[in-house]
Amino acid sequence: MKPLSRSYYLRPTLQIAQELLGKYFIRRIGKNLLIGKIVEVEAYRSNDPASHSFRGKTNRNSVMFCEGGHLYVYFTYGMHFCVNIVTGKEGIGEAVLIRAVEPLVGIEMMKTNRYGSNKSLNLHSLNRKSLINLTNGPAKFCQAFGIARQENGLDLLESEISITDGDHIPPKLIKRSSRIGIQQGVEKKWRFFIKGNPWVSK
DNA sequence: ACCATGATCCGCT
DNA sequence: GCGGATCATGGTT
Repeated sequence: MKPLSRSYYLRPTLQIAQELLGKYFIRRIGKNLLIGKIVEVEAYRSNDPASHSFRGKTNRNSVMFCEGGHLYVYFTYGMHFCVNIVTGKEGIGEAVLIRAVEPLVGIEMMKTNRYGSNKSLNLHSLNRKSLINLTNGPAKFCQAFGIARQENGLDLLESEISITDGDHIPPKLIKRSSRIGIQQGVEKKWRFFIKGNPWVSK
């Protein structure tokens, strides 16, 4: 499968956010492969008080102002990373936060990344609850896919991380709501998710 | 002081 | 099993 093209990421952010649902987020680590189906996202736009880009470019958010198709990874709450797909032309400062994926390939490595290599713990994590807990939140997804500071600024068109076409999601299954965990911009319904998918965060 | 979170604890069905 | 409160932990403004 070929990575989505540059022009894909240069379209309106709200449109990209919805269309990313069902796409495959792919990471190669050596000869290992991790694949997750995107099931929940949020759009963050310029002139959007909830967006990291709202107060202009800083050292932390500078990648958000790159050309669309790059990864913006940020550190939050003293211990977590979250990852966004930068959208739009260079200098705009918009992005789509990946909030949850459904794990498809590389589940053993995701378990190790989330729960460690302790064998008894991994056996315990075979149950359904632990499978869902792998990637049903933005920081959980990052941990499962080993995404941290090093991945900030990676280009989805020429790095070990890419996004490809995936499953077609019937429009009836795409729902929207307010974004999670913000204080400003609550009135904007810019969270999009696949209705009924077990990996959508609560 | 705040923060685009997650894990755990506690009281209740 | 649940839902709500609390805490862990450090970078940013």
